[in-house]
Amino acid sequence: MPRKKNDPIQEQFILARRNQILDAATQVFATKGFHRATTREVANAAGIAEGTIYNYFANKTALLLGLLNRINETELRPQQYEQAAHGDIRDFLRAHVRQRFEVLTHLGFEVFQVVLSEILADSKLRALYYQQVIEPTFIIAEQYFRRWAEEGVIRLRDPRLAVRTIGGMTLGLIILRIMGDPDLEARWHEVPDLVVDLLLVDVEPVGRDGS
Amino acid sequence: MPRKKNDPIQEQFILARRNQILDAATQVFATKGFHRATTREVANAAGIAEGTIYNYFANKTALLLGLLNRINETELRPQQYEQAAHGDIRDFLRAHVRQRFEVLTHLGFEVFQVVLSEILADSKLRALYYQQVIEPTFIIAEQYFRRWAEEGVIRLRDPRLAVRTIGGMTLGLIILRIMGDPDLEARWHEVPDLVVDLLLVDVEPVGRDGS
Amino acid sequence: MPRKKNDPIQEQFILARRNQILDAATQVFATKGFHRATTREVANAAGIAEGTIYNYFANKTALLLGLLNRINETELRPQQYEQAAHGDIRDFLRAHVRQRFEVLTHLGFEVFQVVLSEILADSKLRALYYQQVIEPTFIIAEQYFRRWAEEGVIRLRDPRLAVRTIGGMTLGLIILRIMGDPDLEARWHEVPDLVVDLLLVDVEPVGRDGS
Amino acid sequence: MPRKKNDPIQEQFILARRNQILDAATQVFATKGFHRATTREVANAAGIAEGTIYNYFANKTALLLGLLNRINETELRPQQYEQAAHGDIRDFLRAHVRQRFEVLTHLGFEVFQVVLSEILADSKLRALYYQQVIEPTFIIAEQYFRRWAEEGVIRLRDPRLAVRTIGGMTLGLIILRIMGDPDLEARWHEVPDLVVDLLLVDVEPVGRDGS
DNA sequence: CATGAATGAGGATTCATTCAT
DNA sequence: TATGAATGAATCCTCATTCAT
Repeated sequence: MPRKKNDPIQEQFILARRNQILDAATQVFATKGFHRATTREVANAAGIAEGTIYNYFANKTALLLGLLNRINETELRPQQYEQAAHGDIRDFLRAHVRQRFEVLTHLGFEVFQVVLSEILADSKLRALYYQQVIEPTFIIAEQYFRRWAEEGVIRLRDPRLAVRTIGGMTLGLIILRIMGDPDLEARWHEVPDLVVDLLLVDVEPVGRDGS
Repeated sequence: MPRKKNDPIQEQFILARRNQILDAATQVFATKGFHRATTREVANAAGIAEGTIYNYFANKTALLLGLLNRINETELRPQQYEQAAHGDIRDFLRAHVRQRFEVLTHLGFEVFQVVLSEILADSKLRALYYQQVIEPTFIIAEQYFRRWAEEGVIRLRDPRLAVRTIGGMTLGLIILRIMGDPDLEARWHEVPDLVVDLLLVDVEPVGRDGS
Repeated sequence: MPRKKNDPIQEQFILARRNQILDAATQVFATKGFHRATTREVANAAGIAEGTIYNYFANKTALLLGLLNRINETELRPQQYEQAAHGDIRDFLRAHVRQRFEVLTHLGFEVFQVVLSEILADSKLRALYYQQVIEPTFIIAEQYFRRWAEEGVIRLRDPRLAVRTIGGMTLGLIILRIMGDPDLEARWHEVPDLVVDLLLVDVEPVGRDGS
Repeated sequence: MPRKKNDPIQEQFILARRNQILDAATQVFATKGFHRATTREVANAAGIAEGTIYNYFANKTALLLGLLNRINETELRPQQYEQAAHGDIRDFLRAHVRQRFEVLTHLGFEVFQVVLSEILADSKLRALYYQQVIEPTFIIAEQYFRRWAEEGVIRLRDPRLAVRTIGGMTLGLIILRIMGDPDLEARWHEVPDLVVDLLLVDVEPVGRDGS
């Protein structure tokens, strides 16, 4: 592990190397699965020696945690919900969900494939992911839903389950796409709006059929 | 492998033994993950010797395929859609989806957890599962949606994506529950109706706001 | 193991079953090698159940010893050397060696292939085979050679090595044939006389070019 | 497997390690037989870890092929037959055969014991050995015999079978010695000349008793 | 005696991890 | 820091052998 502290150039280098390894790990894990993939394959894919991995990660599992952290950082990047009150809520949500999907596309489905697989296999990782990613997202989303409901923008019956339904739908669609569904692959750009439409029907925006 | 052919009692015995092993495998795999679990642990859980497993399954992977087949058999059991025309479509669908969820509960979430995890990790298994379970289900569902649309029972915009959205939602909710979401666990009995409601909003039953 | 003692019909049956198993073992062992062959394969080849083998042989190794005993019985069947003195020694030896080769052909090369292979691999079996088959043969042959020499039929320089040379030649030719040499296979019937000719040259029959 | 290419020192090291392992394998296989010997025993005998074997050989069978290749290299090393024309053919052949026997002694009987045993057990290895070692040797020997016959040095009846007889004799004597024959062991140094004498009798050098 | 399912010891092989260079 | 050879624990699987039916 690097020792010189606070050398910004060193830091940059280390970070770059870590990312280089994580990129390689993502590809290899996505292709062969975490357990079937060997550290040698990851090293080869990264163009480095096997031992070098251990200068940047404590062990193989740490590679997985590294991927999970990448998702964390990207997913939980604070969003600007402030403008929610202004303008049409449907437009706002469309923009918001589209952005999330773009982030997803940017990260690559492979990362999710790899992380989800291990999450389902490992109860500790499962708990970790739920606490670090899922739950915070749900809490934030719930807050906004409640606020909108209080502000009378939407009529909301059950924010708890609503949020989980939306989240589940997103998650499920991602998995179906990972599984190779050709329709979802071809029309993936339509999916965000589809989700929002269903979402808004569910939450029944006030005034839709009102007046 | 047992050889005496066409002895129905023998067949029953073999089937029972196979199920005994698959039950044990489900528990062990769900707890430790497929790869971290050892055949010895499965044997211990089943109360048999390690070698006995190999009298009934070719290898460890075959255990996984055995679990997948169990899902196949249960999931693809032909349903009685015939009554669809009669009575209220909402009631029919509610009953249908509820039944599917009961089947799921009966199979146990562990099976899905195990199978899904490996499906995400193994591209061959992924293709197999998609072709054997997902696609057939989608095709059947699409047919019914189209028929209902033709019969004027519902107004349907996009059966392809609609079916995938519903399927994805179901899948995603299952995964969120597997991940330990306490709300979904506590109110799992409400979920089927929730799904149907969203589903029916999407497909817009004719005459909902009509008259 | 059979218990009724001295029942000749039983004995015959037991013997037949043993031979049935040994025949199967010979074929299977010759094809796959002793260690690679499984008792299940032997049982299948013999058309019996795996367990039945153990009613007639203590274990897998005993099958090998059974094959070795078969060779013993056939090889060491007392020969009629008595006529040696009378008639031409070359004719006598030709007849004798031809008979040995016929015995060999009758037993089948497979048996030798199997037994020799294990003999080379296992020092205990090696010693056993040497003491039970090779050495007695050599001793008998030596005796005859010496007697012939004393009787003035042949002029013999070194009976010890001569006998070993002849024996080695026979053994080596068998092995070359087992290895699939096409010439030896095609002209195997010429081989006995060839051996005898070399043999007689070596021992230099008195009067060959004498007087 | 070591990868740095074209580093001659590295190459030497790798070769040395391979030989170290093959030497250990020879001893262990000769003592317990190929199948009864474990890779652990080979590793212990070589003074390395079990896994290290697999850095140099693909699997246990590859160790055997390594031994066979050693024989190949030594056996097929081009010999200097050129001097054949000059000098006495008997002297030349004596020198030649003696040299072959010395090579054999140098390689060690154990290697032959091990390789021959498996050759007899495995039809693929058998074919390989015949094609790579036996047949080439026979072809070369035949060529020399024919040339000598044409040059009138010897009178040759049947080069094909003659060569096989000589080869078989050599092979058989080796096996008898491996089997522990005390006479052959004690007088092994006499054996080459013995073989040559028989050989030359068979091919009947022109002018032996001629004129 | 015949059967063949159950057994479990044994062994080849893999691969994450270490560490001397 | 980078390397990659060495390590050896861990595990899937085979198969000779047993024994209840």
